[in-house]
Amino acid sequence: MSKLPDMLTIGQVAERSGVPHTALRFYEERGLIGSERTTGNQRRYARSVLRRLAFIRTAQRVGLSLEDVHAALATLPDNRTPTKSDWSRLSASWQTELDARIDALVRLRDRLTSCIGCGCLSLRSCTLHNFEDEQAADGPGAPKLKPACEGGT
Amino acid sequence: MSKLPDMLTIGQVAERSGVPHTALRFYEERGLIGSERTTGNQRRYARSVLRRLAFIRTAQRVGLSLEDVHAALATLPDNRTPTKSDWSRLSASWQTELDARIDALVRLRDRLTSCIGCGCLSLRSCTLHNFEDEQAADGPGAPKLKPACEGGT
DNA sequence: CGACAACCTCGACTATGGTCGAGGTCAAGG
DNA sequence: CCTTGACCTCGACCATAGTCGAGGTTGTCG
Repeated sequence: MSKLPDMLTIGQVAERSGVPHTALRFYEERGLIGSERTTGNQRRYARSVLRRLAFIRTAQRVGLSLEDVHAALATLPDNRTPTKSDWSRLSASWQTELDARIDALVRLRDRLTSCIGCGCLSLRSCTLHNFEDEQAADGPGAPKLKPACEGGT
Repeated sequence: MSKLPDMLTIGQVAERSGVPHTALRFYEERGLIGSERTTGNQRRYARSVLRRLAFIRTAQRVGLSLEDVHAALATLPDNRTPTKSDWSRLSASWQTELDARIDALVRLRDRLTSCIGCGCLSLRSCTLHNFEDEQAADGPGAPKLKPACEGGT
């Protein structure tokens, strides 16, 4: 029973988490995860990194950027291993985010439904295009579906 | 001669659509919109480009990539100006996309809710991370698909 | 006609989220 | 000891979705 798998190599973490080793180094560079080093300069990860990775990947699914995730992780205690309740707190904060995104999409869908009815896909008349929200600020793709279409029809 | 605003300059299109002129050229490069040229090589847009832009921007809101949009636009008739029903057909296809996204988010939220209860945010046991999709990278080693966290730790 | 705004192309650059390869090092088995 | 695979760093590169600036041309107004 020689070695407890107390610390994991990057390969082990990659395999167990499903996160490519390249991404692990990338996340470390971004300060999302940490590692210790052997005398030979190889990374060794605490098992808790798996949970952290779970958080990261799941947060990405929800649509958060790595920066957002970084900010969230920064609220974890440095001095001790995060507890379940620490994680629960963070996860709970996704709820809000998720709810908001769901809500925005639902509203978008509903507007779309009404617009299809009238075939009015027009820049000037269709409410879909006239959210007076930040047109310039809405970035590439989906990442931040802002509280988009709150201007009621 | 009162020129009818039959054809629009890039600046006019940018102003009326809210799409920056840089993006207009970018979209043209990607084949999303087209333009004619004056003898002096300046772009002139048909008014219908505004509707096309409406489609593009709205599709992006829905979360589609420009490539997706390109594919959708490719189904429009080349030989005639798209009718309302052409647009309606395309817009209707967003519904599916939107529904799918909403559904995915709702499921994610529901899983999250149950997982918060047990605090099990774990790579191996939590359904959140075993979400049906992007696991082509599934390692042969660790069986990642487990029932759910409700039964686990 | 002359000025000046608007337009043109093309390449470089931004940001995000990574991947890939070269060249070199570490660790464990035979 | 020696081989081999896993690991190291660093810089280049990919895709997406654009933006920005330089340097040159066009078009419209007075």
